[in-house]
Amino acid sequence: MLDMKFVRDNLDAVKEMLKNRHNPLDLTDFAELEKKRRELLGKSEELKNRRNTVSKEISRLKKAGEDAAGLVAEMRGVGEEITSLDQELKRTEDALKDILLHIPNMPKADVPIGKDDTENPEVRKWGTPREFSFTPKAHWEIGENLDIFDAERAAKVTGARFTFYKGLGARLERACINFMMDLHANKHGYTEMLAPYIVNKDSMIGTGQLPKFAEDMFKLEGLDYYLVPTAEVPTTNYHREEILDGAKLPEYYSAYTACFRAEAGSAGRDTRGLIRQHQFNKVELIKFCTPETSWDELESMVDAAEDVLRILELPYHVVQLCTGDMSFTSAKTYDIEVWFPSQGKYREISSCSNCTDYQARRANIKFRRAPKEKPEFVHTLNGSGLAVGRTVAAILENYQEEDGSVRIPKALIPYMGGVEVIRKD
RNA sequence: GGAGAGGUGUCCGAGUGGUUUAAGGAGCCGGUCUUGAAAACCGGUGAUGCGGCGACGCACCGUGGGUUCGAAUCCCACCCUCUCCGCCA
Repeated sequence: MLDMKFVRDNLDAVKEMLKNRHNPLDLTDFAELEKKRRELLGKSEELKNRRNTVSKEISRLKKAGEDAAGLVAEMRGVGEEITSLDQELKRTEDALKDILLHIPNMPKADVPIGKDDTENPEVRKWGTPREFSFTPKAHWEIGENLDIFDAERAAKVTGARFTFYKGLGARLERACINFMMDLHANKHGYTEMLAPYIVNKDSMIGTGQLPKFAEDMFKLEGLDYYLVPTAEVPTTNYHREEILDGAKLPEYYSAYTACFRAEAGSAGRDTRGLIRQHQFNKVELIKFCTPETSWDELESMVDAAEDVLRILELPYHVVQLCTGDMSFTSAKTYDIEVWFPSQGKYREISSCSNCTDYQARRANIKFRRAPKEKPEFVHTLNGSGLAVGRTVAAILENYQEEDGSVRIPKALIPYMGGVEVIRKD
């Protein structure tokens, strides 16, 4: 959420930002509501001041055995007026809050303006896509041949966009999770977390999934509980409504969770394979830091995510998202895209964002530089380190052999119990 | 799921309608004393948000409503924690 005063004082810049993000939100009423809020608040507080003063006077009179009926009668009217002002004030504040919750974060000044993912500039490239002496197969085809995935039975058991992993396929997914968690904990300094897969509404508002993206979430019937779409939600909300010790920042957390997304509006896209599932595994990186360090922290977070691909020797490139493609809460985002030989292109496998103070303001997460100092909002960052299903898919495609077998990347062999190749038995 | 207890400032904890601008204690800061420290004593010390250029004002005792001239205190609903019982991985 943006600061209300910031929006008031920079209304044109905010409107310009909405245009650059291709967000149709209408801010016509904002200025008027904001002014109305202050007027109502001023009037209400003035009356409350009078009520407080007179109430003390009534107390004094009654103790002295004197008559206070006149004042009591007068205050009854004042009380009614306060009630009516406060109701109007609440309606106004609710309307303002609703607008604020629908305004996305301000992109950093250097974020390129563009309409969609076709306008994301490439930042750097690592590795060279392998030359195949045969036509590389898609990962779902490899997986079916090796009998390590079963989408058909998953469709029976649940529905579309779910998968069973089987045998060494399941083992490979788990190996990737463990490898990533170990790497981030041991090499990159992240504190490992195992978080709830279900969160409440306040958490979903805190990180920006609600109220705007309700249709993308799975909600538990009859409860204000939601399945997490990413570990960013429970892990960032871990510190909701807290004032952190500035001396302990930055704080790094890594969390593996299954992630659940309704994928409303993506019908027909990536219907086969592991790319787009209603349930998928992801290792997420989260940082809480001071405002002056967050841009550097973003760079080192991306590097930690890239490190996974470098060690797995999977070719990738990094793109910076333009204004039209950037997520709601982000001020600056890098996507890491890994090479998929069957598609002949790079596909997203990680998204790393600096949300600056946007989530911190929604979730009320602050820090104090030193005792007695005024609390300030932290900056929050999140990034995939990495999407696990897509990593498995990329391994299958990049490490496939002509005979249908798949070699296991060196770093994963210990996590596979020594298995070096998955082949049809 | 059933029964009970409870949620008050950094912490413990008192407070059942009106100087509560929340008692008392711990902690913390300063001082006296001391070679130094401890102890003792004296003094100081709640936090956060909102409005205002500011003096200042308003709000905040789990959350949201209500009663009242006035609510930490009374009423209603909800949330959370703990204990016991039941069930259970």
